[in-house]
Amino acid sequence: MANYSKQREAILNDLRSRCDHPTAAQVYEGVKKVIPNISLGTVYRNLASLVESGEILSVTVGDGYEHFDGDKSFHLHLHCKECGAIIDSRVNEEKLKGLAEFDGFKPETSVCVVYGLCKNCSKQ
Amino acid sequence: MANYSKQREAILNDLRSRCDHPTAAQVYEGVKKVIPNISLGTVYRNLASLVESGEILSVTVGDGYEHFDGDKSFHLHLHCKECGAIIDSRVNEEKLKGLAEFDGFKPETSVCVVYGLCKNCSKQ
DNA sequence: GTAAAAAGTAGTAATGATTACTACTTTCGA
DNA sequence: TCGAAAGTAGTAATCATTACTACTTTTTAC
Repeated sequence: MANYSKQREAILNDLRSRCDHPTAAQVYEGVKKVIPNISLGTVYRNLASLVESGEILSVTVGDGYEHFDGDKSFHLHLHCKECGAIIDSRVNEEKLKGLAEFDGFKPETSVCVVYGLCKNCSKQ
Repeated sequence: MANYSKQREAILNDLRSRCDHPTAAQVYEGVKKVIPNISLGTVYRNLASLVESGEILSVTVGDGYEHFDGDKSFHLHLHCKECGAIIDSRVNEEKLKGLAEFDGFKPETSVCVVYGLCKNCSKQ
């Protein structure tokens, strides 16, 4: 396997075992439980290369951090303006087809973020 | 009008007169032609408050910059991995309805980014 | 109209997420 | 088994963005 290292494997495992959308720093905290002296730079480098190779997705919601998602299936990210939560929302992929005009553009992956208020924050 | 200043107006004008998705620094360059001694901090502050008030949209594609969009109508952003271009793609809004499960979440705006290769870059 | 309060600005300094760098270690094909 | 290639830890540097301060403009109340 190319690009193998136990650090890279631990990073991918940590990300896949989560159901949230952690930042690099949060992955770092998680992986430290397995590899205590792992370097933050190693986490950043591996996350970037995992995004590059298409094994994980990068999600930016405009909160100043890059978030990562081990779930590559098509779904929306609901971002609560109030509490900052990022919630997954299933999408009917069949309905999605033919939705947009691509005109020569070759789509590979997509990340959609819907901004609003989550159930808790909107009930105030 | 609340929050009025000629700087804020010039920033909004600059953004609305563009058909691209500029960063704060690019808006700053544009507005300097009208107000030469405007401060970059002023541009950042006004862009943030225009996003906050819903007059413009913030688009993050993961290139390390925050981009701004004066067009609030629903559309996708096609982000070319190769040249970094951000291309608008019209969406059939009727088809979009009923696409996703929101479960109590109150959507306000949404920003969708599709990653891939633009026409020029995929023809290589 | 005018004066004080409120809000905004220019310019600069500070912040902090991310990236770059270097000496060292691990991986892997021959 | 060995050496090149690739990866890592730890630290320093980068740079988009934010915070701060003294000053200016806008707004409000009379």
